[in-house]
Amino acid sequence: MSADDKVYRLLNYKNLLNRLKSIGFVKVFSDNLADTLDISPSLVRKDFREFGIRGAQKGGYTIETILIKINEVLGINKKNKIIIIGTGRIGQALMHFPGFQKEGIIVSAGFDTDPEKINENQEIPVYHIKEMPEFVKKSGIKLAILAVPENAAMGCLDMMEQAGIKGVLNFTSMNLKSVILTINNVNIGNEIENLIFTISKK
Amino acid sequence: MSADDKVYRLLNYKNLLNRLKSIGFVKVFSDNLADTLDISPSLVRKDFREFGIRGAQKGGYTIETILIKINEVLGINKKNKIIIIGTGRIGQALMHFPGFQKEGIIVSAGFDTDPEKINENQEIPVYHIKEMPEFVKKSGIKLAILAVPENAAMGCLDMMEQAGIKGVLNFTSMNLKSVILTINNVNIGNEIENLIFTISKK
DNA sequence: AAAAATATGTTATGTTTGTAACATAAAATA
DNA sequence: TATTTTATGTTACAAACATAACATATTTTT
Repeated sequence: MSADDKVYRLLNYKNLLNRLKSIGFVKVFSDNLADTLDISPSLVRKDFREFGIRGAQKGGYTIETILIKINEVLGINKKNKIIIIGTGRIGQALMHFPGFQKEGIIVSAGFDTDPEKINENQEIPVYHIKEMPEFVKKSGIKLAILAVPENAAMGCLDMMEQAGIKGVLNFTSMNLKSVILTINNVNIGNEIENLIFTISKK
Repeated sequence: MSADDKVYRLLNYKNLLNRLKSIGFVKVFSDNLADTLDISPSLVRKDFREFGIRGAQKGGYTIETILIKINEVLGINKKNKIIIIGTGRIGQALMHFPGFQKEGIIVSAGFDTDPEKINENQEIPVYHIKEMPEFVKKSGIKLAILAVPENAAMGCLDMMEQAGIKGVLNFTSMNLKSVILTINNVNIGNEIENLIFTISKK
């Protein structure tokens, strides 16, 4: 959790700058960003310098310039298609997550084993999981969100590796690991427990 | 993201050890944990030593001993009640999140502004948001999950601060910050984008 | 019973990372 | 036009952190 701390910081810059832009701001100072994001101004400047973003010695940085550069660095200009494996409550919620559209992320399909959940005739179709590998190859899918019950997680991971998926966002409480594909674990239970620990310490 | 990296590591130990215990394991070596969690064996030993967990010079560590100590350190032996603010798709999913029960986390109520969502006669009642402060005080709630639309986030934060909430798990795409209460931001969009960046780099 | 093997306990090291501080340049002001 | 102010650009520093390596102790083997 250290090499991509910087990536998260960039994403925070991006989100904040988009917000500032949308309310009409054009320029921004390192102090503004630092205050809001709880980091030091020097770190902001250092980050920007690393990506060749230069500001005016007194006038701060131009928001649009930073945004273009950050998107360039992150390489998130093109659309990205994802699938969602497991269409329970969490899976369903993520299928309609409002934040995705905004970032050019398109949920192409859901997959499940439960016949009740399967329905090919809706905005985002839900297929049986056994059709996943073919769908992935046909549609060139590289990303999946895993939202199945804990005991199904490992099996799904195997399937995804076989199917040629490159990256998985794992909402399962299993801490998954793979040498073939990249996994990003989001453990909601851990997040709550971490919070409990933090407030109990105070 | 460095002071509580250790807390997350402890939680990972805990989850893994509970799993090992449930399949009948009694002892564990630092190597086992290190391999699965992608860290070095020395770090595992160092962590354990810090909490006074001692193993046998050849026989490894006793799982039960570690678990007792970790729970002691984390202070998560008692039940914790939480509320969920915003009962849209994400909020609903979290109300029934299976991982909570297991960890002694009880969802006491949901809150919303939409009259359609409000229903006091169900397993987990959903009240109007304006009743939140009183409910919090009456029930001694310290924790909240925030799952409202982005534009409502700030207003809710104010309310929670006033009501005496101590910790918030924020699923909004707004990066929230407060000097009064502790906030843990979970930005799903950022998690996906970070994943996209990682796989595009390879 | 002695020796070898193995896993813990501990220390030292190197790297990473964020911040503080300073130098620089541009703009505003007098 | 000279001076002052202000925010960037850059360097040096300090702290945190994980790993490697080594020392120690216990068990197993011969």
